[in-house]
Amino acid sequence: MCYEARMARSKPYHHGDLRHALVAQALSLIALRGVGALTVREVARRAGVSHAASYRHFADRAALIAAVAEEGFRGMLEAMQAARGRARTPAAQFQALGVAYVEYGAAHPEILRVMFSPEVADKSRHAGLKGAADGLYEALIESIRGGQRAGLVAKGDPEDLAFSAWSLVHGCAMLIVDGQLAGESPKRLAEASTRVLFEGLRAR
Amino acid sequence: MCYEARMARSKPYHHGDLRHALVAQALSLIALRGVGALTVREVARRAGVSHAASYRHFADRAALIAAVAEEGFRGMLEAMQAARGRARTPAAQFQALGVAYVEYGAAHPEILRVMFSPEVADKSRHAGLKGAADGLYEALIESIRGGQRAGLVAKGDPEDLAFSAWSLVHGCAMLIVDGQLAGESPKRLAEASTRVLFEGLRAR
DNA sequence: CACTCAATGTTACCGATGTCAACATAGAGT
DNA sequence: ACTCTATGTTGACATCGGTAACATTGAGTG
Repeated sequence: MCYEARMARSKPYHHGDLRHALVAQALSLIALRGVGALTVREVARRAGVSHAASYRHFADRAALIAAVAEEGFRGMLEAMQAARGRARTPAAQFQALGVAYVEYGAAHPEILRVMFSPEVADKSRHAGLKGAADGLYEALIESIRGGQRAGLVAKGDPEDLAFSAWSLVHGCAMLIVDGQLAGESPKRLAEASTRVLFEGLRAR
Repeated sequence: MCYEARMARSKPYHHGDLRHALVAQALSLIALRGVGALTVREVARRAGVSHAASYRHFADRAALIAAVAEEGFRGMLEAMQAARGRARTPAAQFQALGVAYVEYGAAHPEILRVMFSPEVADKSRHAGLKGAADGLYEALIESIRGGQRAGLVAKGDPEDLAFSAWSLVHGCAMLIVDGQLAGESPKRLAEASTRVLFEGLRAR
């Protein structure tokens, strides 16, 4: 297509902020039809751009997926912090964190899957992703430390305890997303599970 | 290739048990190079058969993956039952189940991923897979019921408690497989986590 | 202002893939 | 011996990820 024709449609040769546009389209595509449907070409199509343009911003399909996963980690961390903010007592805050994790996953199943999908399993190859994931883990450890300081959580290596906590909420979210418990309310399951967890971590 | 040439190589036109051969090749391919490397054509190639032959046994790529996942569920259940058999006290048996789950996952990371991969998330479309997955869940619930009968586990809806237990073990395995905790011994992590869980489920 | 250059898009192409349709072969039952 | 059905094979198609060569732009620089 020649320059004049393009201008006639008022479609500039340069997009302006293609990177963000691509991530946005990838996000909505994944949320809509799952990771499997995420195609470099389809994303480019939706952004109104040729398929090769993506490669100016992402090394390959995996890098694009990693960007989406990174968004997911950020969004989840935000949701968790917001939930903690709404809770009053330290104990409630602690549980709110876990429930928020599960609810976020249940609300955005495909995003959760991407966050832990094999395609981006090697997080060391995606610096941004690794940072976001580590941020979430740090928040969890910090919350365990807080619980210990408040005398709510038993003594012990905070990393070990955080790992247990993360395992539980993560597994809970994953099983719900995988439809292993169709029909149950995610919130109820999350609360039941975190209660067990809390009982296990409790200081005595 | 004509018939004579084939006979000269003593390669019969009909394979005999192609279905199993395909699953076996798929399994080893996945274990070796991950789900992403699982290609209908590559599997056929390794089984020494034309690329379209698979479609006489599997509706599509997803069905082949589902068959591998099913094997995974069966293998895991076996490993868990064996581990339970080796433990002496009811409490040890209970923990052994969970540790076996995590260890199986850590030992066969790619298989574990397939078992819960998005490609076969909709288990209702793969009857065999669903059966195998449900079998595992049933075993967990049964073990909770056993714990309750033995007075080891607190009263309450066994399904809820089993869900918590499964969540923890599942999350634990997934996080390990995703390299979220590089360098740690899976067994130690599993034991630490299941201890917390057990504390949480315990009858008081 | 004219010129250059780096960033960003585009088109054209490659090999590989999933899937289907049409054809070939083998073995089991009549 | 003949036929039928299950099982493999070949060949084709659209699509995909990825690369190379070319095009367009806007931001400096003289």
